Amino acid sequence: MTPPLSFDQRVWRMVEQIPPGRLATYGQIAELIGAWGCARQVGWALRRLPLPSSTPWHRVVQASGRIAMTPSREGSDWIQRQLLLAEGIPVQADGRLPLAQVRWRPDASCGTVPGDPAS
DNA sequence: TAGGTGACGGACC
DNA sequence: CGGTCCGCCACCT
Repeated sequence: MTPPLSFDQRVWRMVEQIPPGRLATYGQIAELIGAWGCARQVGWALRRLPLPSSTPWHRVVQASGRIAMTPSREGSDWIQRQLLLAEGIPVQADGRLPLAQVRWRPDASCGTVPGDPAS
């Protein structure tokens, strides 16, 4: 039997599914692992992620389309900004992201679709 | 043990 | 579009 995954592990596993150049929100991740309304807990799970990490934690942003900027992150927010820029995701001076254009859709993983706005 | 805090989000103004 | 408030719930005094 497979041992039950902890909340943190479920979050990290889901985040690893986000393809390069795409973004997901904290609330979206929470919903995908069956923890509707627990967006804050997703934030804590990513906070506990040891850095550097192969998990693309930088692809998780706020539903408002911004990078969560707070002194308590001690710079990881600025690292996130740089990693996103390196992936080709434009980050405006005010921190705004084109979330609507690069939003990750878990169900869109069945190959390329003609007319896909992300292609 | 109780109360404040926060890598959120949505409602309201 | 931005500022505030409140519900949410694990963490940390």
